[in-house]
Amino acid sequence: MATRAEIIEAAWEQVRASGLAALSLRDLARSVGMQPPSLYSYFDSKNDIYDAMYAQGAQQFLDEQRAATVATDDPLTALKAITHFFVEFCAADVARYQLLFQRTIPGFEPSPASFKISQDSLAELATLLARCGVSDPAMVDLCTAIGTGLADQQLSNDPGGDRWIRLIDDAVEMFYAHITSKVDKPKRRRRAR
Amino acid sequence: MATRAEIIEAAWEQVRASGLAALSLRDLARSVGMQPPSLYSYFDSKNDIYDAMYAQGAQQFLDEQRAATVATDDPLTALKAITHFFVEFCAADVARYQLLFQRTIPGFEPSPASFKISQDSLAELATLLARCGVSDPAMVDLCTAIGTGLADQQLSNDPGGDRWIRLIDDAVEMFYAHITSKVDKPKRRRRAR
DNA sequence: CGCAAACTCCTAACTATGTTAGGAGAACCT
DNA sequence: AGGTTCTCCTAACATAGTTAGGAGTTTGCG
Repeated sequence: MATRAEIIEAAWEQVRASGLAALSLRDLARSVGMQPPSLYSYFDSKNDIYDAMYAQGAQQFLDEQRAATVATDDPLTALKAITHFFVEFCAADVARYQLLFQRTIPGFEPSPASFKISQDSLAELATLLARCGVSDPAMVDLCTAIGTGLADQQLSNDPGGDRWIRLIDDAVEMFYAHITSKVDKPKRRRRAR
Repeated sequence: MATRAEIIEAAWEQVRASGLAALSLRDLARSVGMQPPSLYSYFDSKNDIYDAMYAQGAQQFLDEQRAATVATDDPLTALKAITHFFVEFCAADVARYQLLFQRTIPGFEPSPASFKISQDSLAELATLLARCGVSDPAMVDLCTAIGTGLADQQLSNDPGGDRWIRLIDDAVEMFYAHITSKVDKPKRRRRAR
């Protein structure tokens, strides 16, 4: 009766309710009407379940990132759209955020296949940013830092609220003003001694 | 032979080596020359050990934050000092960062006494920021988001390196330009419909 | 069809975990 | 000196992930 997809869906529910690290194979098995060892017909180990969840989350990220891309010539509008997508994607599911973006499960790291999905997302993000005039790698890093910072604070200190989400537009305007001013007056930093 | 302090120190070593969530009472006991149940003479539970570590980490944060405060009239210099302290404090110890700033251990949350230390730190931080001209709560939130974003990216994607640490000055200048420009031309946002 | 391989699910059991029970011996305090 | 408390032990328990091994069903192919 239970398929891989059903098990993963049940795992998401459990993880959203009790926390990512609190996933229990016994509870998971019962919730799909199985005995615990029967899960091993579908997955090699608990970490293999995490890996399947990781792959699914990364794919959602990739799909939704593409869907969130707006067709506009205004870099600021595009940047805001990207940042909104990112922060709200993270805020929508703490457990998914922890799984994808934090390394919190002791023995777990994504398989190469799953990790590749994440890397593809990152590559597309870099392309999007470049199209907005953000091509300096340092500015890409700064931009991702702003995004993760907003997401992290939102999840840590106001889960379910919008205390940091409502700062997104302001933050992006700040960042955009910064990179455009840099183009005008470059080489402000002094040479190393 | 072993005291509370020795046990906590050994716990930090184990946690730094194997990850925060991988702390094992058996390994911990052996590393201080005890049998596992003997730890219960010093701590009520594993989470009680985490709590003691949390308190110690929060105290370190408070102390080092005070030490990092520079006596200067220049808000930008002061802001840079604060941000440098914060990001480098986080980057210095992943496990400590996870314990203090992320909620990753399933059943753990800090005791009121331990949490108070964190709140005191935050209150002092707010005072410091206010002295730099950052008094709007939204701008305080934006500032902390930038700090945690830099720290989070540094730890997640370049642990031990300086890929985001070296962006700190630039990020603070960006933020400072943002808040000063807001003072000059306020009320840029249009009224809600 | 017939038969073997593969799949799905089970019970029983192994190892490791945090934790409790209960007791022996040392240290401390009137 | 005598009782209390502290420190540490062994034995044991519940729960976790996992493995072994075997039923019953499904599937693939001659």
